[in-house]
Amino acid sequence: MKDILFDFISKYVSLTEEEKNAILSLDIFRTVKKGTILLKEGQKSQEAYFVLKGCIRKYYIIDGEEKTTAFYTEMEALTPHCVTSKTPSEYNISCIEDTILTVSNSDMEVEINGKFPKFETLCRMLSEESLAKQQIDFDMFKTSSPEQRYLNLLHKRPDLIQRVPQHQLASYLGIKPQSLSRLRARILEKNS
Amino acid sequence: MKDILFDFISKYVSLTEEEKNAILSLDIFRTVKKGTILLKEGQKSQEAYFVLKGCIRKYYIIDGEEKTTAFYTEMEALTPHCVTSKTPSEYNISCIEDTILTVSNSDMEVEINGKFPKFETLCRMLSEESLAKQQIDFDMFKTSSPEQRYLNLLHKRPDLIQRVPQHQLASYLGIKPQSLSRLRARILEKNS
DNA sequence: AGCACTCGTTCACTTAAGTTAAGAAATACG
DNA sequence: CGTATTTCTTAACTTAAGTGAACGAGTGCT
Repeated sequence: MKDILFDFISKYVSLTEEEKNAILSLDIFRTVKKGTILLKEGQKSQEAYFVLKGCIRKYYIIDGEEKTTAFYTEMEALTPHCVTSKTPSEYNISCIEDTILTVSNSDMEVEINGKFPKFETLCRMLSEESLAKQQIDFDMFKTSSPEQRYLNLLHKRPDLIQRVPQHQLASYLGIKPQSLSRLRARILEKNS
Repeated sequence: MKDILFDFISKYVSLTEEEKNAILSLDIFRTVKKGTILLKEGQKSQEAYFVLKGCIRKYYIIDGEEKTTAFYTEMEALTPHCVTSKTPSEYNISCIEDTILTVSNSDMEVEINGKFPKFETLCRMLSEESLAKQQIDFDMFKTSSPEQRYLNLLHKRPDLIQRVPQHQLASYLGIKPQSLSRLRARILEKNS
């Protein structure tokens, strides 16, 4: 478990044994069951997550309907907006599978960033990297149709299509479940 | 000009005179005319931008058509994807208005981050902040219709609707210029 | 085993966006 | 100043997504 984390970190900065121990002493690993809700709308939270194994999902409830806007799988990090803004959360986070993740809170980060400047570099790099990734994703989304988005997802994250229920995928693609069904039928039609 | 920059930075970290001079010595301010192209598709670049006054726009050319995916106005920063990925740029950046901006390159950042850890903190904070903002924007985009997106933009960034040509706004909203025209007519209809 | 519930699909119908084309208005430029 | 070009709007038609409803398959629970 810790090896997965340290292997990942080693891609960005190299940690000494002392630094590794500092992280381990924080006791950040947690195992959660499928269906667990990590964060509820309206709640305040200081927790940031990093998925080691499994999948968590971010969703809003708008007019009584669940709108899923993101999935986080292996090696993906999520700092909910409410952590930085210190306001109640606008959305929910739940586990779609049994999941192993790290949970850190802002105090811990401030403390460890103070002690080891290397962590600040790590945070900056991770945050810059996800920002860049996020921007490309957003651009792709804006410039393509639902059908192209689906095909693109099929290409880029085929695992998601297997592990996630259709109606959650649909809102992730910005459409209704019925439209996703239809769209898939349309694609099959074409390729025959 | 430099005051605008330092006022902005002071919201995040407080700089000593020495640090301010270190920044000024880099000679990063630049004034560019409307229409200037800062970055072209296919080009490699190490330059990051921060808009002090004016407006720049990011756009792709897909099937011969311009697709505008972002606008950056006063106090907004843009590090093009190609800078971090070190690959040729997928998109173009041009100035919609006469613009004053700072231009920094990665070497300068590495150098100054090394000398003054405070800059690393600043970069981390700015990057975390835009990531958070970006995520909320993306969520809003996914969960709303073109009409809602337009109304939302009218509410959140009314200035953009004034300063930006309609056809650029249209692709920013993920639709065609004709649809934006129609959609606006529809809204006027309703409110009468 | 039986029941309720969720999930995915299909259908008929409505609504809105894409497409193609044309023309008016604004702007750029020699 | 007049012409070319770009920008915006409108219209008719096509295509695809939204809506509401129904159905069967699968799931969980008792």
